[in-house]
Amino acid sequence: MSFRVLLDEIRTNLLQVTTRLQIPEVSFTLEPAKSEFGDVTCNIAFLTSKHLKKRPYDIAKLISDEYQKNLGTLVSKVEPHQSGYLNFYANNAQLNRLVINAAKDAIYGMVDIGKKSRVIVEHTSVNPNKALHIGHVRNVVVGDTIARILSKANHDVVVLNYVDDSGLQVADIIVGFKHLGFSETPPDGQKFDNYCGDEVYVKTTEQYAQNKSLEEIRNNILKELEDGRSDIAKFGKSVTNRVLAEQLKTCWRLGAYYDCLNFESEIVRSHLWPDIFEKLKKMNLIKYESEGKNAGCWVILSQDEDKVLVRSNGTATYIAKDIPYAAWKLGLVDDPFYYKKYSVQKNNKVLWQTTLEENRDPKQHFRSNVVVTVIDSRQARLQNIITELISKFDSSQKSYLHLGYESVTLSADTANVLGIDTKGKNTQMSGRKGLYINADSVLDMLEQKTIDETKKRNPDLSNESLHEIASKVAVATLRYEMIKQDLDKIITFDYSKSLSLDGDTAPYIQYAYARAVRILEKAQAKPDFEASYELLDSEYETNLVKLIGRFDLNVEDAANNLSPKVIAKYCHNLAVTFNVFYEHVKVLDSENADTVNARLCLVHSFKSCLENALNLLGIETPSRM
RNA sequence: GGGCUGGUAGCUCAGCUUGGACAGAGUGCUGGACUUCUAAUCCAGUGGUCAAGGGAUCGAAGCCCUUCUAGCCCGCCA
Repeated sequence: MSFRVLLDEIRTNLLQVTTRLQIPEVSFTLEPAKSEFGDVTCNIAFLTSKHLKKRPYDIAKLISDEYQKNLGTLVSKVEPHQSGYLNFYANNAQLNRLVINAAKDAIYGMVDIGKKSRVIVEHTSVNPNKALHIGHVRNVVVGDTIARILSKANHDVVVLNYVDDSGLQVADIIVGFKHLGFSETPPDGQKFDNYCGDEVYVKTTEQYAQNKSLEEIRNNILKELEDGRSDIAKFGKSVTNRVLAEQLKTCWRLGAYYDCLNFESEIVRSHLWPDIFEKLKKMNLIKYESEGKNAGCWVILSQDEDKVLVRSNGTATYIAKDIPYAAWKLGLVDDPFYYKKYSVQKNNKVLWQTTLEENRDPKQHFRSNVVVTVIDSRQARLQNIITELISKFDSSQKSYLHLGYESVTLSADTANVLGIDTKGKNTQMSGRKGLYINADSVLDMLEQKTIDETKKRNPDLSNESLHEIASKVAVATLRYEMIKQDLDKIITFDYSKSLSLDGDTAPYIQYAYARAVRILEKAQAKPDFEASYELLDSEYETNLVKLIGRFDLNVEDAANNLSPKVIAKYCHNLAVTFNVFYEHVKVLDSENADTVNARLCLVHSFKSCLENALNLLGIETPSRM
């Protein structure tokens, strides 16, 4: 129960009023108002103005006079505004009680959009030949946040991570290990994924320019990888598994968790592709080209340019691996996989992996009618082709959705630090060239910065507490930077600007939380929720209550639009409103015991609501910092 | 050449889906507030022909069209 109750009450009463006044039915909107215009605002007068041949203000006046006769329980005043809006003022005491009591509950903010229906969210899907850089982090964080938001909207969410362990990039590092003499053990202390990406991959790809014979070696390795039985394939599997294990450490450090790892090598080796291939032929969705530039190839018939699916030498292209996977996710083909436990994650969820070998672990069901795939928007064209093909392949309720996002680039200054002169322009990162910022290194820097700051304010804290706080703040800062803006905005990473802890950042929000915790700690008694809520009557208090009350409206918005930033903005807004309250209202020094208690209730509900909302962003809440 | 996405304050961005009340934050800059529930904070000031032009509308940052501009994508690579 929340602000929504107020909206519902007004809608019901307004409908009665308009019926009585014989105002035609129109689909008016009721929405939270800016504070100087009451609490809820309605545009009905604009919509009916033409039909009634009256000025909007006169209609608003008419309606408000009628509404005023019977205000209901949650409204204290209705007013027409000169502009034509109809403004409603809440009965604060009633609303305070309602919101503050609701917000302390853990399920607060839940909205039932999903009705428990399943949604697959696939994200991360980093090639297992390198460590995560900050571009990958955007994918992980967007995907993980979307998964959390959809769960809050009562979807049954399954999170998949696709491991492309049979691609060219893996072949590259095998060339490095087997033909260029790179040691299989990284130098002391270096993570294996860093070593593979920074050393083996970068230096091996450098060699191709000078040594053309290496490319042929690589192509042979690629073929052996796809076959799966060779020694090279086994070696590849062991290397990619080692890289994957290290990548997952970074993902878990970021607070992202998964349900299942899907390996491309297994999709390739299953019968999925030949099955789909035959079906596509029968349905005339693909075509064999006997002449032209694609002679000898099977191509996808698309509104766009035709896309080669099977090369003239009979091998499948990249997109031909994605189609069976998409079909598998949507349950359009029989499931050829067995499942085994990969590990139990920090959040106590089991992480499964696919396997083609029969085993004793129970069969899992990780498929769904709705699939959201998080991939950067550079791949939009290919993803559209897949979406189009799937919709022709199965015209039922299946929905394959590409959630795209813009890339993370480096500022000119930061590129300079890495030794590249970009002439003052931002630049795309490149794994191949070694031009990227490692994710763990950013977290390490943020942790160090946080430790320095926290020590200044809390000299008495133990080392252990300091590190725990630093970890929470560092992860939060990076995650927040990755989702606070829209998905279609390029993020420019800059060492000095992106590591800030002031202003519109996660630490600002976490700091508000810590302040609330301290008030509750220092209070003489726990809040008693049978409180005198009418005492919370300053704008600092009522503004905070009303914002807390809007949590579920924001969850709904974020879930419907797959927009994580909505929740980020909400959390920031909540923190701002609390900080203003904090500076102007002294909770523990209030005039009398009843006021202290009422305010403690508010602080408690704020804390609970913020924790709840931050949880959707994968941001944890330190009680001191 | 074709396709996708962006262009709002010096800088980074909200607002656009669902048109309506003086276009909002952060940051920067100028000044102010810690013997007080943590100043990672707060308060005040500064700063905008909403890229340009046209159109439909009583009304446009928002909708439609055109243009300019920036980025990305257009391989029998993945």
